[in-house]
Amino acid sequence: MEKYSNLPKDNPEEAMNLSTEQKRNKKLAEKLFPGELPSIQSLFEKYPKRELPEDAMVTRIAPSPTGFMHIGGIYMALISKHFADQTKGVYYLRIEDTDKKREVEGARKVIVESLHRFGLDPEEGEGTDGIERGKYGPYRQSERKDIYKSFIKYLVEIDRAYPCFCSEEELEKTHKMQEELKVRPGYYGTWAKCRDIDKNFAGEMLEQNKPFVIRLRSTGNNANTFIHNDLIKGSVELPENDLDAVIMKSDELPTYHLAHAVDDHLMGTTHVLRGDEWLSSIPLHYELFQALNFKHPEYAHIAPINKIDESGGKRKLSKRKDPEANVVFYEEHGYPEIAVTEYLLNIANPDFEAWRKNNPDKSPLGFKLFFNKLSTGAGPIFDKIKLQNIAKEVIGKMKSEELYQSVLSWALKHDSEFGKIISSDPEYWLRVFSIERGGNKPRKDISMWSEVKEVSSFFNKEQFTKPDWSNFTSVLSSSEIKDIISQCSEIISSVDSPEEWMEKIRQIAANFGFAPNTKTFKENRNKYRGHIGEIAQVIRFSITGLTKSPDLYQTMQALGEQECKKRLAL
RNA sequence: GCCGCCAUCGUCUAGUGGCCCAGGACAUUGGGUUUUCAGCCCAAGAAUCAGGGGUUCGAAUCCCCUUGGCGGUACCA
Repeated sequence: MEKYSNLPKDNPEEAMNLSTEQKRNKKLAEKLFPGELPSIQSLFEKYPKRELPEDAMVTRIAPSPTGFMHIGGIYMALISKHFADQTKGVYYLRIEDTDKKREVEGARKVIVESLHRFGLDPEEGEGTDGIERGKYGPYRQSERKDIYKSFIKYLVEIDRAYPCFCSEEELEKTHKMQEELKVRPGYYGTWAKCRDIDKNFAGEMLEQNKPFVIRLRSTGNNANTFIHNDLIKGSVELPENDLDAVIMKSDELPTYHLAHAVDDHLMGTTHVLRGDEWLSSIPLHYELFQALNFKHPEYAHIAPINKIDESGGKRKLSKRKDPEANVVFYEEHGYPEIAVTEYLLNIANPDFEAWRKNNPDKSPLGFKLFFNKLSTGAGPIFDKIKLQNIAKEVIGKMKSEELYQSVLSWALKHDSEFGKIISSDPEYWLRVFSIERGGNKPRKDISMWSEVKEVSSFFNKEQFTKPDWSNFTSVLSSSEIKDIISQCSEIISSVDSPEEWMEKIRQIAANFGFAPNTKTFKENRNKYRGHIGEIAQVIRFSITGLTKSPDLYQTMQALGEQECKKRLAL
């Protein structure tokens, strides 16, 4: 595939055949990169073509270690993993740490652990143990410096790249001038000052240790357009690149563009899934791949997740302003990862919901994603309500043991007091969590672990205090309420069956002129003061201090006769 | 400024020239349900398909213009 016939050979005889221009380029390249570098041929040998089925996709997630894992990164990783898995390909992790200014200590750990939490562990690249797997490494760009240099050197040798000595100030000046002249800004054509500087002069500059960057020598024409076929956006007409983009910074690290071309080629990426802010870099990337003699991968430009901002406008979920942009948010609130995953899948391919309905017990990993169903639009607005609905569904389906374990491990980390309480008597709390659970119509009132304490703390016998009856509204007078409670206390027993228990409550209701069920009440509204619900509510409030609780009978059973009577006597 | 992407109920969207005076889900409202809330079941409201021009017998769907939103235009990714 790659032909490097124009690659300067070590053979001195052939070197003799080099034109003076070629010799000058080679000399400059040597000056630019004096040390030993791996040869391009050796790199191709080191990173051979992957042996995979023909339509297998090799995808990757390539975050920058900035100390923050964006939910959009998880979204991208999720989609990338799905496509690789469903085609028996490879999904890997590459750390893009070429910007030393933005790099944050410990950030790799954040990335790796976030991915792990969402079940998105890469097949290749750094794992949670800090060890790299895979044959195409290193998977950290800062450790691939020499690889990039080899290719950059090659580009200089064939005169597709050149050193640029322009200072920041000079660049700014040109930019201003271009603005004034109302011409397209950028380093191109005649604006590219260093493009045609004398190679010998460049050599002298290097000898004087002048700082420099390496730029691509673009051969494109901005007036020409070409069609890029995007897996998501479809066919897009774009102008050819004519910018002499920086491919190596003055710190000798490559820019994203060069690293993308080199890494994704060498690592055998077949499909690049990335944010759609990259779409306008396509012309540059195409040119880079072409200059390097690489076949470019397929591209899928994915719209970001948005949010409505204060002024009512739409903006990308912001790292600084929006807590929900950070994956830590979901962990702290205790949204189950699986719920977040399902929500994300749902915005990726909206027919996920129908699939979930038809496959209620399958792992979301079994859902097949399609590029043409990914939104071509401007990107969805993050919908917390929808996430919560999905979470309620997910938690509703959990078995009590799973729920208990999940709540416990969350609480131990984020609410140690509550964690201590539920871990002190696992048997009891497991019973509490099994109320209205497991049947085909489970209770669905929890959307995150942080809500559990509020709805279940009354089960904590030690801390239960007399409910505040001023918060309780009823047609019943306070003396009647007292009577109901004492009657209840007299007749209930822990050996009651649900039917017996119900019958007793009905008896109390009858004593106070309440109908035994809603239907009877509705048929004879003037005969009754209300229906049994009113009585049940009094007992519920007395027992739980809440107007909302799981099934009262089961609750009382879990609490036990003694505890119930104690509370009724308060 | 220039270049590109996008525009359907509050939200996510279905829709690729007739099946659409626009369908589903979430949310909302109302009703039902041998105990409340929740859940579940049923029902309702909710989009002049951004606006304007074409093309066509026929357009949410194709074309053009306008407007609006988003992105890019870095030695950041």
